Amino acid sequence: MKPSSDARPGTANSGKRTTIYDIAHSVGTSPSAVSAVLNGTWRKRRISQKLADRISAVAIEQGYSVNLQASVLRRDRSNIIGMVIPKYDNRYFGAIAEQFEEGARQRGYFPVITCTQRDPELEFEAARMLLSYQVECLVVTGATDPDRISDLCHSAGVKVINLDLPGTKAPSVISDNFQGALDLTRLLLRDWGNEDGRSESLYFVGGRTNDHNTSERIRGFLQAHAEKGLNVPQTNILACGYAAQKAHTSLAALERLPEGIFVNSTISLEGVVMWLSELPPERQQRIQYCCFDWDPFAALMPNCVGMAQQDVPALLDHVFNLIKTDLDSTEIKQIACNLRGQRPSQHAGVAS
Amino acid sequence: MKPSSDARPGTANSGKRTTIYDIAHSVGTSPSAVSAVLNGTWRKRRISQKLADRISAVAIEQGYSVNLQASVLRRDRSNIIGMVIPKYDNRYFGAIAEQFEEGARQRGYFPVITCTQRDPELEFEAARMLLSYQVECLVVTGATDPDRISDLCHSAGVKVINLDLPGTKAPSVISDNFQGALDLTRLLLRDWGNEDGRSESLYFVGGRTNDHNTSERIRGFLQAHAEKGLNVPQTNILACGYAAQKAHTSLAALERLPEGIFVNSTISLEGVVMWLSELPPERQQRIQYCCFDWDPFAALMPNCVGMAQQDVPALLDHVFNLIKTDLDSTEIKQIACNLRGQRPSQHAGVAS
DNA sequence: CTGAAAGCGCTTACAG
DNA sequence: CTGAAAGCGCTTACAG
Repeated sequence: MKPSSDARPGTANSGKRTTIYDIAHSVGTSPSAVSAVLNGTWRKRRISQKLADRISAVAIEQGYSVNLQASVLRRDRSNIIGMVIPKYDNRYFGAIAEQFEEGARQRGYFPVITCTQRDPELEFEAARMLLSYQVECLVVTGATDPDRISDLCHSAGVKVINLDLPGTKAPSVISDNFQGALDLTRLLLRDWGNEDGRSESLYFVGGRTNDHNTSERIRGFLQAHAEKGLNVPQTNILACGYAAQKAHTSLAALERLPEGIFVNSTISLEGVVMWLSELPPERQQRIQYCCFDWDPFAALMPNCVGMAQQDVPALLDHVFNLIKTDLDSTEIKQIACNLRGQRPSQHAGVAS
Repeated sequence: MKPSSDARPGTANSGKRTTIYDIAHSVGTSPSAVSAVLNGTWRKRRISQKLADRISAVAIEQGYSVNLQASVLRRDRSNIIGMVIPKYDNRYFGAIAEQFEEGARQRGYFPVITCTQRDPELEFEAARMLLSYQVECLVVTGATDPDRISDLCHSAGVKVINLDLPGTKAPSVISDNFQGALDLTRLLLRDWGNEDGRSESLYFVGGRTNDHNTSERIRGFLQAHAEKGLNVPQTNILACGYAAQKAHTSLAALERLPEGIFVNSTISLEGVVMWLSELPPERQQRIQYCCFDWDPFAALMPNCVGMAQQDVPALLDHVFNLIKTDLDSTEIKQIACNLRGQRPSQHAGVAS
């Protein structure tokens, strides 16, 4: 027998949280009945409406909330789905986190997101932690070593999906980086080529060449040049990492000013814009850029020719479909980006 | 007795996760010993080094990870701390979420954040959900009705702290909105007044007058005008809500163009910048603005006179101190903002 | 229409 | 040096 709680009805019971035993005791019924009423299965247990009402009333009165640790432990399913994400504080990952939570809740899951600061060790530890929380499925976003996490999940029998960066041991949903970069570079080359007959190529700034997304974007960048018969010298590819400062430093080290820049992310773009703002105004305005990523303010900067916005709703739609599906593939699904010009004709895309 | 697991060592055991019983069985010892070894209390239980090593090896081999639902259920403390936050996808809340997670992990907590889209019902439900997860403490960020959530937490015996927006039933940590707005308005009035002898006042755009932060900022805005002997007509306060579109519409409806605008958040600023970009260039450049919030790109826009950056590290420092402290006050702690001019002299503040 | 009982996986006194 | 046992709060067959 459980010790009877010393809670006074309608009052916080000193320290201890109300349990179904407390409620059963107050109402004068069994914990089983309370449990059935509280999670809606009481009809099929043919509990009387009257008893159900009494129980519900007391539960509210005592501020009862179920202990999910206990509930999840007992049930076979946890309903928890996890996400590992590198950052929150830019528009792209912020939108992913936000829409992942929303979509998860809509589908009856409890989402738990962990931010891992692009640290491979932290990514792995976070995944392990989420497994300890009995997630039913783990979405791994932008991970440095997704396959290691996939192995971990498989050995725990937990479904895993790669988002943004592909892996080889789980299905992946990523943006079409090649096509997006191709379109974006075409845009920049067109504007840039029209001014006069220069045959110099553009610069590519940011990211790392061994990162899948960066290398795909470089491929698109080169392809757009090839289409115009332009050859890009190796020295025009400044894959200097992701830090804003690195982009700034790399550009500042150039002997001649570039005329056009393909920026690999808004993080790098911060460095580029910083560098631009330090140039004399007459030089500033000659330098156009585009950016593979979306930021509403960056899009309205005077030198911005266009941005490639990753289609977060479509990416997540696919992720949720994969979660539902039981089939275990290692397919890579590519989602097209939205190309956005400097001045959107209407207010489309301004978040409200 | 537990049924012996049919896991083959080194292999995923079909579906079922490895438990301490499985490990005990493999090693030929008791679950208690396994538990003690796995959570580091084995020394004081005087378990032999040899047994401890065997257990650790098998745990790794079988890919064991503790079931935290079970562990938390049994222990008195959950180590989980929760946060309710309105948005991820802007710099301010993104930084709060990210640094909250980092700080929590550093201090040995497991952080769980829920994003509630500024929906009061969702805020309350999210808080209830986090209580069900046995959070030890709940940080409520920018909530519409923080006191309702405070009541809920108190009745569950869970500590609660308000961040960004103050409440009356729990300690609050907020930015010094009055002083920040005063400084920011002074900056705008100074630049703006120098051009010629206009005595017209500035416009205030965004937010809601019944929201504490907005009303404090309006107070600072008015005070800065009063210092200059300027009177602000009611019609210059466009507290039109938080949506970007609203700011856009309100400005578009004005009969005369404003000369200077105090923008209440980066969300509203998106609408303002949108509206600006649609004006003819010669009119655009006459309109200066400042913004209470920080965004690296917005700060570099040509018309931006200054931004007030909320001091996220300092805000969170205070929050974590309050979590440690047991004393239960309803004190409101105000944290100064950093005022940032249009062109930072160095690269300070560019996130890396 | 309803309750007693088992058990989810763990931790922690307690008893050797 | 180590194990048996109780119990965290719940859910769910099972037996009336």
